[in-house]
Amino acid sequence: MSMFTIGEFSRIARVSPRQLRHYEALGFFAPEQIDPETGYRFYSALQLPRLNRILALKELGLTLAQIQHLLEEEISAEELHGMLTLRKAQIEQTIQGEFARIQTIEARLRQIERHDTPTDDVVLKAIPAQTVLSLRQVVPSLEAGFALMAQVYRSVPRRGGIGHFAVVLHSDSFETEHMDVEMGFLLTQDRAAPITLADGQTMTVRTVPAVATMATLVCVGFANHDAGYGTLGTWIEQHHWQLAGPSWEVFIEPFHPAKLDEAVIEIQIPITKHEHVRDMGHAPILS
Amino acid sequence: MSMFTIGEFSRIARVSPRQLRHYEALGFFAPEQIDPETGYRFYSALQLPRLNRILALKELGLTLAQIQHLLEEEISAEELHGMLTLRKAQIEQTIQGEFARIQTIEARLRQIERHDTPTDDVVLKAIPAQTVLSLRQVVPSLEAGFALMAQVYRSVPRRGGIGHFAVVLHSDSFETEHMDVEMGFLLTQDRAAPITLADGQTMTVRTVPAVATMATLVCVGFANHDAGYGTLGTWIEQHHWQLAGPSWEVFIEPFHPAKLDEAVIEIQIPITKHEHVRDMGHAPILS
DNA sequence: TTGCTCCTCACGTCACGTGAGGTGGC
DNA sequence: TTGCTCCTCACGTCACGTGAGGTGGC
Repeated sequence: MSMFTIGEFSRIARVSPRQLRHYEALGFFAPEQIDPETGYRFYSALQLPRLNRILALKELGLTLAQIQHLLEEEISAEELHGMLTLRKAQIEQTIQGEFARIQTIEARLRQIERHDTPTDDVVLKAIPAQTVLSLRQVVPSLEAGFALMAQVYRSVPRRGGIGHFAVVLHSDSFETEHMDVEMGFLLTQDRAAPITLADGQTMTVRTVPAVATMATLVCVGFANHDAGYGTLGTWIEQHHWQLAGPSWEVFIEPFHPAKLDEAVIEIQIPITKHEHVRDMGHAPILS
Repeated sequence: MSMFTIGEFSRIARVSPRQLRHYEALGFFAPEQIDPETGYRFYSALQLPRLNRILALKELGLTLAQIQHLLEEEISAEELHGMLTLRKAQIEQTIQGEFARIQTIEARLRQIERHDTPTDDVVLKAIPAQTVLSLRQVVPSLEAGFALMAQVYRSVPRRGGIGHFAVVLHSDSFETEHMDVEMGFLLTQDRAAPITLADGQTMTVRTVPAVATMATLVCVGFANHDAGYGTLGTWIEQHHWQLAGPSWEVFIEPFHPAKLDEAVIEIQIPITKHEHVRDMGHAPILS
């Protein structure tokens, strides 16, 4: 039985010498002999099947720790089945993510090609469930809406637990008459009581469910607010998402009715992917 | 203009405080103010658009170094287009790889479910171009093949540059009569001259082109050689690859005609994916 | 003597997560 | 006084790649 130096063996197995030393350091693939004088490692051809087994498992995307476990513990078929099923699910996740990324990139490429203004600052976020102290009403006009905002804003004492001022547009955002709006404050603590306004209307506390995906955009100045909706709408269309609920306007910079041009507003629009597998619309990936 | 501490700002932007400090350390996103006494960082709402731009670029899969470059150098549209096109190609590559991995995993899962013997040690390798000193002949029977192997083996002096003994099966591997075989030695240096055997036949030097994908398997003992082909054939079929050329047998453990049961042989079969996009055969990934 | 291969550290990768140990205002 | 938030190091992640500095046989 002839022996190979680490260089020869690495050329036969097509792995790097460093890799062989690494697996040895981790303790699951050592040379058959080590010269006590020089420290030279010697491997035999009979070690190839084990090394290949390791490489095959690595190809499945298992970590070296998992492989080590698997080699040492003589794992049961079910356990292996479980590990692989898990890995498969993980990979499917990543593939989904990569597809989404490709779509975003393609949308950006098309933008550049058409010399459109970039939509650099649209960001997807997951919003957890939150509680709000709010009032919901149908307002006849934009002016009436502003008046209500000012009234609500004045009526709530700035105490602990009161967070950002926010408006929810329950009717289509391009409606400007008879808008169904909700307005109030995000709560940072759960302990808040209803508040009755001067005209007798009552702001109540409710929990808003989490939203998995929101397309968000920050606008500086209330005047840029419409442009913000435009940008978000274009972005959503170009990336093949669909609207999935009422949009939010969160006033990051404390809302003040007299200083609307200093407002900093984050617009949040819930979106979702279509239900069916779509034509990805790009050159064949698997050719 | 109100300011936010790192905690408040991180909650608004939905990033971690550590992340904000990290971007500051890298030099492309600093707080608007730092308290010289306490070192406390203060951010303003007007910094959100820049941060969101960074997050959006990160979503495209750009590295922070690229993003920094992009933010500082006021990059041209073409350059950005180039970067994104490159990224897109990279992502398509990864997706292909992930699909292949899923197929491998699914094949293994089916094996486990059917309690088949595992094919743990089949490994895919890319083989670069190599030169061989070899003789090609149609042999009438297996016995004649062995005799030829022994003759060739004896006729070549073990000098520098002479590597492993190898056999190439040019006819279908399940033929046992009138096999078209090539045999000889892999060369580790290019300087080798033709050799004429005792019976007048000549071994010539030729260059074997590189093979992108070989399915390989190491067999111990010539007797296990047929089982090896079986395993490889099953593997290739289960993973939906196709044969793409003559298979090789490389004798890792120096070939000796009298000690065939001590032989260690790597079988290599060139394979390729089908030309068309296939039905991936698993549950819808994009749902 | 020059090359080649081998050896053992040990740092670098990438974008942060996660303590450790300490401070300042309600 | 206890909590909470902030601060600054500094190690860990994952699987090696890549020198640095030194040795031994043709």
